[in-house]
Amino acid sequence: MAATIRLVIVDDHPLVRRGLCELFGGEDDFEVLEAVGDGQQAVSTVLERQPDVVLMDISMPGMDGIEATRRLLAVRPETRVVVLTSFADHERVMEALDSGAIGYILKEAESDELLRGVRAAAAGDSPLSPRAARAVLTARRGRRPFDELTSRELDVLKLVARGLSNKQIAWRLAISEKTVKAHMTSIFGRIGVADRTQAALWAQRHGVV
Amino acid sequence: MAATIRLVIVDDHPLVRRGLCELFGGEDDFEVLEAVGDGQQAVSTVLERQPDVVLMDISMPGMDGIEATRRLLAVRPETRVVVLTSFADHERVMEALDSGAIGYILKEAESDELLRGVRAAAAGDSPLSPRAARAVLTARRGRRPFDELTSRELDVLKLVARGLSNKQIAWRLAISEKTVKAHMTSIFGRIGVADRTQAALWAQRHGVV
DNA sequence: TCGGACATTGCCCGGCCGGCCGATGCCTGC
DNA sequence: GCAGGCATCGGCCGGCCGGGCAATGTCCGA
Repeated sequence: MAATIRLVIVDDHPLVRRGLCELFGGEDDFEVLEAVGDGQQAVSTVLERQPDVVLMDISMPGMDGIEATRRLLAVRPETRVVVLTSFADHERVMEALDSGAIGYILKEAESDELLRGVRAAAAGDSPLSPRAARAVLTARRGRRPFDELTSRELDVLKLVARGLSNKQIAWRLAISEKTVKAHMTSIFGRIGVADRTQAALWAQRHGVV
Repeated sequence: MAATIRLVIVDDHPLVRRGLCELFGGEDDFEVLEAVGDGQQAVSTVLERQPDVVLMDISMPGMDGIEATRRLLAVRPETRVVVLTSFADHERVMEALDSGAIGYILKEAESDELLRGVRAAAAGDSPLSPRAARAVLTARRGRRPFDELTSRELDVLKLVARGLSNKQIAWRLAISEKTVKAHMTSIFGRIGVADRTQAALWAQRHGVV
């Protein structure tokens, strides 16, 4: 690792950007090229500055981090994207990694964990925060352990989380209302709630948009 | 303003703490005494270090910023607490100010707005982010325009947002189920939703814990 | 090939939800 | 004092929700 690690930071909060700039700017082996505030700028900045690693926030107004990661890797696949987000986005770990992010670090992480994670990413490893890693493992391992949702159930849950009734969901997915109810019953069991309202709240808390 | 402004920072995210430390540490007229991560530490640190201003995050695990502000002002009323939070906590502006916070700044704010705000607070003025200020004004002005919730409706909504049924809410508030339903109907009209699930989601999105 | 998970649907039914009409008592501002 | 908002309740009712029991076809891994 002769050269420094060239870094681009993407986060919509000026405060977080500053924190990250200071953190990495204070290390010898890092060079912060730029810190931008949205997905659009992220893509163009990466093309322009050619960083080794991009630290990418998930939840941003406009283009979110997942979409930005997708587009960015479409035009510059060798970029190592490390997703940076809060625990509330837990359910989007998979989505982010499926978009091509190499790793995942929680915002709640301590400074040294962040540094370790980005260094690992630069070296081609996958940094995964403990809690995130656990989510990935339980989702990937074996078949579904018997919790976690099927993709169809996720479809239904997303609509519940937008306040739709069974009838509306049925119409939207072009299936019968009875099928929706069947999925609902299954969802309740899997995520451990009693009714649609609790399910909707669960979904929103876990970042199922 | 001969002396520097002595500042204590309270936020559960190490990253945000660092950002704030760097921001204020780089200014001549500020002195960052300490940056802590939860409400408990906030109270004891303030007693020990006697700051002029406390920058207080609202949403934290354990004791939240509102409760911490209350306790802190109970033991040291001359402290100027500036609440620092994200737009999602919109509905808690009033609650925070009622707890005795002198002002309110959004995390999305730019650096100079933050500096201005804390300087204003130190001088005894009330910094209010534009969006927050608007919320305060619309809540204070006139009677209730005809939206906004009554305090009893808020009680009900909070329980809905925790996934309780009408029956459970009735029991919890020691009123009849019919009354709960009456409040529900009123709530739906005021916040513009169709059913309890949408109301619960609305509540969660607007920071009604 | 066979078991098992998944997606789909039907019928039935008790219970919860939300709306409509009406009623009472309490405050508060005009 | 009187209008108007608020909180509290009742009855009634149609419709939505969620559970139980049962069935079909598909797909995939052991």
